[in-house]
Amino acid sequence: MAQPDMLLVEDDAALAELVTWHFTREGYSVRQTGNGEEAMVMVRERLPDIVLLDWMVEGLSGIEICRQLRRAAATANVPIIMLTARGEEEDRVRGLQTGADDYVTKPFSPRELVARVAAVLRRVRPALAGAAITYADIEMDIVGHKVKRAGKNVALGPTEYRLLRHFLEHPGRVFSREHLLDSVWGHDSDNELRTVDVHIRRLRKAINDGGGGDELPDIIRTVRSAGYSLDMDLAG
Amino acid sequence: MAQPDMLLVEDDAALAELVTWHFTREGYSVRQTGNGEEAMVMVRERLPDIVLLDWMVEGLSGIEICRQLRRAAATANVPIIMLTARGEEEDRVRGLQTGADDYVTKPFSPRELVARVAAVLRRVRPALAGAAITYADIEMDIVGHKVKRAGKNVALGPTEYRLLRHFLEHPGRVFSREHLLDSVWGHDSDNELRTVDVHIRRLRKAINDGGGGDELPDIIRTVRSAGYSLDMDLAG
DNA sequence: AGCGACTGTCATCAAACTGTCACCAAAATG
DNA sequence: CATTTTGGTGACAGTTTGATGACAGTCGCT
Repeated sequence: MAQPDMLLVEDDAALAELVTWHFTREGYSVRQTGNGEEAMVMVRERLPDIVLLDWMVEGLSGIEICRQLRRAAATANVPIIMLTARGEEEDRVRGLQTGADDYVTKPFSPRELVARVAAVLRRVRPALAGAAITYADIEMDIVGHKVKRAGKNVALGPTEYRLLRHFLEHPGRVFSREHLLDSVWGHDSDNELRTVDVHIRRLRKAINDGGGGDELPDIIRTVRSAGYSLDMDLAG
Repeated sequence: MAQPDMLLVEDDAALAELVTWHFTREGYSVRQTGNGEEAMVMVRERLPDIVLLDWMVEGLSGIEICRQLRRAAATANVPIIMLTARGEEEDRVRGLQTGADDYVTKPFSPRELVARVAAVLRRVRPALAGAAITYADIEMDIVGHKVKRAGKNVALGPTEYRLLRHFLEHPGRVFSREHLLDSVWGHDSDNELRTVDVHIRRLRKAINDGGGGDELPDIIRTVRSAGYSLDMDLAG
């Protein structure tokens, strides 16, 4: 999930556009509405990774949306950030008690809002905020020890995992077998150089197999007489 | 842990007393210091459940304390709320990026601060705020010490309960046996690593058995050579 | 003391993972 | 084109790792 999915519930069109622009630029996918009931529909359509919620919207009030989201098991863990007018302390307290994860006071600077959202995401879904490494259509969730290719989970053995991680941390770079033995197996490893080949094969097999016998493009490039590299560029 | 343990780092004596008074009244146990280095010592003495951190304190600056806490594995997950003077937006953004969980702008109302702290605790350590924790079809009622899977009550021994609770507080994350022994059994435990396996099995048996011999999907994932995690995502 | 629930450790079994080889295919080399 | 070099592949035996069932010790309660 390289692109966090944000739902923005805000009826001030100008503000909504500003916020949308900023988060789109940050790599978020943003859906927006100014109506509370519509917001609930959109949540059901697709579960957002985070909800920005204006306190005063038509249809359902912010507090009501918040409560409904928290009540349903499916949406209970979706982080919510409230947007409140300045000084409405009552509302803020009530909002936090209702289950909002954070609030931001208008007027806010876009930069601050972005930092806030990132902070909440980092906490709730580390994979969405830096604890994950991404390259092309590969995604590695470090804390969860999980790997996805084109959205599908990929099962890797420990060594293949470490190998892929090494590549992901230096994408595009070519590594010799010696170097890989050193950094993936450990400085004291006295394995055959060809052992690397075998694990490269295993990694390829695991990561290029798209489920039903399909073949995804090979993302590991063999550089003759030099080594291997992670590379999505097929021609070239 | 009915009584959350708070560390207050604030050098304005009057303010410190005010805050202490309020949180004590709310049932917190509050330790206080006005010096940054002393704060680090106090953290090491006993791990607080939450840190309130004035941005400007003697000894070590707030940002430095924050960074040091985040760096050490033992303290990386302790929630931190910064107290900043009004309008220092730069600092706030920087603070959030450094890893603070939230900030409150002076002057603040005690009531708001209490709500903020409660919100952060609810998020990071739901157990301390009395709420229930939910993940997939598992439900843990902290105050009632009860667990449900798919709506049905599940009987757990004390250790299995703590183990599951730890997983629920960090869903999706992989924990090594060492880490689990540390955080579920206690820092001073000198048990065999394999003890964890056994309790994982007991937890699995209890939680995957759907009553009449039915088998619910295993929600605990074994990650070879790494540890275990709570994970509902079977295919992907 | 007796009972029952809970714990920690072991020995054993099964499965997953690893490293090496021999052999084949492809690419360079002359 | 023949030869040499380099990488791909399938098989295999050894090793590591996790799952499991059994068992004895501990604790709290009656």
